[in-house]
Amino acid sequence: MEEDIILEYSTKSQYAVPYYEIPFERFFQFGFSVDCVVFGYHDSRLKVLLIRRGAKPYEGSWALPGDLVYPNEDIELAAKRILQDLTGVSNLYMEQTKVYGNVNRHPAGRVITAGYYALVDIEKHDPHAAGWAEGVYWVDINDIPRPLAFDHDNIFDEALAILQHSIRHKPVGFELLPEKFTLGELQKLYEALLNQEFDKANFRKKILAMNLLTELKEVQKQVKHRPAKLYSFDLNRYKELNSKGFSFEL
Amino acid sequence: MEEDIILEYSTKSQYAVPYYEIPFERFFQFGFSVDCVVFGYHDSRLKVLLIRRGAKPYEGSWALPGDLVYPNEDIELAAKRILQDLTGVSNLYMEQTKVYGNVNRHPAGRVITAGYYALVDIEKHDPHAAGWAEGVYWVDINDIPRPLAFDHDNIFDEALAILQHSIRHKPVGFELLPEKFTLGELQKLYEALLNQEFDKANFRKKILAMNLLTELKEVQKQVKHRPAKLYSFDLNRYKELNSKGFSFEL
DNA sequence: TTTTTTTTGGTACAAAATACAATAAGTAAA
DNA sequence: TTTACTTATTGTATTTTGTACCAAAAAAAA
Repeated sequence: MEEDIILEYSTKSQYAVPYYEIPFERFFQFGFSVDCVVFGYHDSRLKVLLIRRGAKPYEGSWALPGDLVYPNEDIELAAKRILQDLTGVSNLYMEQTKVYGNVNRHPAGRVITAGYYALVDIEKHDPHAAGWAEGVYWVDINDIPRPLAFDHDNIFDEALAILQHSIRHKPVGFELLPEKFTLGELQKLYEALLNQEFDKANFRKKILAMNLLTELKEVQKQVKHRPAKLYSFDLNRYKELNSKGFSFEL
Repeated sequence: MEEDIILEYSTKSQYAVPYYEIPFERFFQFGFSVDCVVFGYHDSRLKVLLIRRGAKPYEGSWALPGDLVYPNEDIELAAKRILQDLTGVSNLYMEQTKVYGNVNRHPAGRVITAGYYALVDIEKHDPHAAGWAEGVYWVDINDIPRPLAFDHDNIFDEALAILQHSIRHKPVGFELLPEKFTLGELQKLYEALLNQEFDKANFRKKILAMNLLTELKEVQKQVKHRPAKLYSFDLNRYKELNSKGFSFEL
């Protein structure tokens, strides 16, 4: 092992004490929660699940669904539990966004929260699944009733930005669509999420060139024009290509 | 506001209770810490700051520098405090990576930790600044003495992956270099971080085409060949371009 | 059969990425 | 002073990729 430069122990900081020398009760006073930004897509519109709070603090306010983590619960599992209660689906695509830990972000005490974003095919999950408070609603992301409770405006904004970044660099868009979809539907999804138009012919070429879609033997039904072919996303092919250095781009 | 689909309140989950109805002492038992992955670059090598723990748990083990967050301390500030104690520099480039919250990740209790990565110009900071435990060392990232304490192997690996991603999409590489640098030095930095070679002429063209570097009137000194021009990174120009839709790409 | 709409395949051009050759500017040794 | 050597810098030719746009094909409905 190489050890080029040694920083000597010479701190004057009041904090430079090993953990174990400080009495536990002084530090183990944090609450920890998880807040979920659940995105869904329907009818060319990106939506997010919001709840209406039925209890203090912020009674009556709109908020992101979230909950305190139990002392014996992994935070990843807490996020899954919340999503399951909310949507009835247990294996959603889900990813951490950021941690929010300002001292005064929660009026009831020191609560640090981890943001998660999740992607749902709105058609697929059970709409009668569950919820907190007075109800759970799909809200168009352009019509969010601000301000949301706590620092949820901030948590939402950053989650959306992260989603918009992810969608260009990882094949996560498919999580928002049904199993079988047309290239036109995929394009509309991208246009809705990125607020940007694409050339139809070129979008199709780019996507197909990646070789991640399986062309099905089926076509659209009940449309009053030439029906489009249906495709499905091949996750295994993606994993294989990805391990060989391929990277998904827009 | 649009409210397409309403999820009715019908949960059977034992957890679906508003925060304020649950006794505080049951939930406010978490400790929260910050662990820093401090990257430095020297002599074409990427290094990371590790400490050697002088106390239990994991006494004698190598670990990432980190500390518990104080109940009245913002986590962002806690990270800054640790970096300041460690390097003597107060305004390092710093960014959150992820949160780690497995139930058993810390033997002393339920401690959730936020990972941060920071970038340092090794030449610039004061090597006698501070430290915990038995000492602080710059370690080549290819020679990390595994396993590190706690889940620090994991935290480090993910921080490195995030750095490798950031360096391609954001102009953070300059944080690892001195104020004034040559294009050759910049290229070597990229090659070291990404484990990949670049064509010298094309790398230069790509970087210069972005228009983010200021060509200085100075050249390299004390080299035994034709000295290269020195450049500096123009942060303001980047901000300006960025606000106009420009995005940095490798 | 015709109209309408959307899919699908193709082409022509511009821009960017890449490979590689040539020249310039310095040091160091003969 | 010359020559060899090393690295910086410029230039050019080629390939690849991105973009704009056109038109045929397919299906449904009138």
